[in-house]
Amino acid sequence: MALHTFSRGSLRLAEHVSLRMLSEHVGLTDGTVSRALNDYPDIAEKTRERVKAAARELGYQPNHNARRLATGAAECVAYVMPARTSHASDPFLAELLNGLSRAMLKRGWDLTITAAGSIDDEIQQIKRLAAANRVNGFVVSRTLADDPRIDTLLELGVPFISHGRTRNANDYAWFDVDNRAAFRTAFEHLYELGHRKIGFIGGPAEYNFAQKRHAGYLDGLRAAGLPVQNQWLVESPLTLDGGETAMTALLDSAQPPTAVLCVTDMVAIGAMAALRKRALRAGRDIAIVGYDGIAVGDYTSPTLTTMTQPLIEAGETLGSMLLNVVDGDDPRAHQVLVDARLVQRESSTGVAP
Amino acid sequence: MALHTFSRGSLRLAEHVSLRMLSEHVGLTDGTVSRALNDYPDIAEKTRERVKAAARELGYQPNHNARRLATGAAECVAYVMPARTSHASDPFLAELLNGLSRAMLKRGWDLTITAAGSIDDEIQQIKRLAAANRVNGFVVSRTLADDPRIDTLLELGVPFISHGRTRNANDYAWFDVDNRAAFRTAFEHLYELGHRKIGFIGGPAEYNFAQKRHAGYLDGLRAAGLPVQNQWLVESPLTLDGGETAMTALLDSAQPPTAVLCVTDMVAIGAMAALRKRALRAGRDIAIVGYDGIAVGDYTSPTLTTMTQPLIEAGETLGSMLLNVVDGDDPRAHQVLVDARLVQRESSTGVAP
DNA sequence: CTTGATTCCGAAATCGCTTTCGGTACACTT
DNA sequence: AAGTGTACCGAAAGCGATTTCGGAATCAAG
Repeated sequence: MALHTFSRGSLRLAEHVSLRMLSEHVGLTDGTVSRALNDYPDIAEKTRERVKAAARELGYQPNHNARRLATGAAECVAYVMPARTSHASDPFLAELLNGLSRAMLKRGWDLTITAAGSIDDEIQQIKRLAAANRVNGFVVSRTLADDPRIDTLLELGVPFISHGRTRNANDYAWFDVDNRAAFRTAFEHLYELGHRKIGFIGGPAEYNFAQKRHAGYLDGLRAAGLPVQNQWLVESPLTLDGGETAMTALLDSAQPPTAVLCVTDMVAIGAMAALRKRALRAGRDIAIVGYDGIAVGDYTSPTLTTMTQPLIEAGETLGSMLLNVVDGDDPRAHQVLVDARLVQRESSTGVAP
Repeated sequence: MALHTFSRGSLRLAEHVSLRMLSEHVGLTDGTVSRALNDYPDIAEKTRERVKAAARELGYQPNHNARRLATGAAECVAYVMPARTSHASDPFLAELLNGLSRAMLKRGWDLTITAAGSIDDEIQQIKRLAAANRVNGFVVSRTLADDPRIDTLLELGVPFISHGRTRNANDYAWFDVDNRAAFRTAFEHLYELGHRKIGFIGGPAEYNFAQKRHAGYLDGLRAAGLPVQNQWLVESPLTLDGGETAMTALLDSAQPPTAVLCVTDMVAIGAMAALRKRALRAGRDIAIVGYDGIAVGDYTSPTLTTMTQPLIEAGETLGSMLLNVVDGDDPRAHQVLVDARLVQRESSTGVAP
């Protein structure tokens, strides 16, 4: 109690040096000091140095609220956490946020995040943050094929960047992986191993990446001259349990596939569990390929063949792209597509020699 | 380009209604309108209603920067992401952030996050955010036994809450799991299964939870009247690879243990991989118990026995606890300890009948 | 030595909201 | 009817920065 009162009271008054204090200290007016600190050309070099030195010495930190009010810039971007975010649904959230934050830090900006319970909620959050001029830009991820968030942002005219595309991906800035090519690659991997009965466990169709991965699978079929077999096409939520259920359904079909592409690693791990329960083994009886390249994939039994994305720096890339857009760059000049890479492991090739 | 210019220019001027516009609209002064909206007692009930109705109608949103400047309150708390945060090191980051955000949203506050490369970096971030009066409170997690962040925050007198305790856990607010009791429970589970040679793969000793889990293991030994065998004690980073390496070391010891407690599920999964490479099977040849209750634990082969925490709502709990502290509550009145629960699976009990 | 152009800094307005301080207008006492 | 409250709202001073404008020096040019 006493502790807290102390904390709010004396400390701030004692430690916080305002622009006024600084200006009195150097014997100039606050306006002049402000211009000196912000490198205005109408300040003599000598006084500029003097002011900056004093600022350093006194540990001057401009009050951000005051500055933001005066400039009208929020110096802040927002990340709206997708509804029902969990580690299972977004295995790279930590890396994403880390990178975003680093990019913002370089400029001294803030990153605020806000949760949403539903996609409508996300819209509300976006409007709320945009309305009060609290943020200069947004980051959206886990895009849907038709994403109302993107529509809202475009309508509002707020700068933003998207991690993943939508159906209309021309008019805004985005960073995405070529999911379609990735799944075609994965398909070809299985085809080259000799598989001809190749199934696909897809994700919820509203996700754009799910559609693209599906399309990649179909590309593979077509290129191989194989017909589309609906019995080998299953849709699953992006969970372990979903993968298990979907795989079980495939196994129960009249003529089960000999290989299955899974929309995510989590789904793939679930699928492998389904195999075990039937006393089957991935990579020997049925080949399994996932997508994401999550760490545990190398520690499952058998280890999981997967498509991995170069996402180590994705967060920081996204962040600096967003800053460019906020600065006025044409969003369409910031559209980056990267390729995923196949990582062969036991679940498709069998136990390594 | 054109798009962006539009976005920054006309929109804000057109859509943003300020307090002044609102007050002119209702024919009152801005001060009066402000008091009406903030439920000051010196405003007639009728006018208050009228003002609020008009505010709703015009979609008035107070400019947060202005309000914060005027009130001196940041209406914002910060979460400093631990150094080297990844999904592997913190499997519940998404849930934590989600809950925190929800708690803040209830009050209309913001949650800003900032990354740090090292613990010193974290200190810098804390000081930076606290100095410019940008946040009213902090959330720290992954606490060390001697945590300089906690020291800094106590010194600064800034309200904060900690997810996990430190050595001196008396003077601040925290939320933690009884790690020591959890590992004693886990130990007893193995003991009751008949194991007498029980090893322990611990985490980096600087983490408080790692020390506590170690202590719980020692408690178990003592209660069982078993001696401490240093050859069965290994320390590992909190990674899959670390777990594998540590387990391999245990297997290579003169007399390997018949059961091993692992500091986290990730380490446990790594350990199980080590067993597989020796053609051993967890739950049959050697019992393995993890900690965290991550989802994949139920989908590994064999499935992983673990201690699980009721952390679904932890984020929101942490958030509201922090708000209470910010409001002036005695931090010591907000110290919550919860118990973990044993989830028996195949890695300790063998394949289920 | 005056005029005109530069430098460089002070003064003051502004951003949008909060909050204190008075001051009407009206109802209430006696 | 005069005096004392009370309810309600206007006026104005901040909060701590930024930014425009103007004016006093200083300098160059005629």
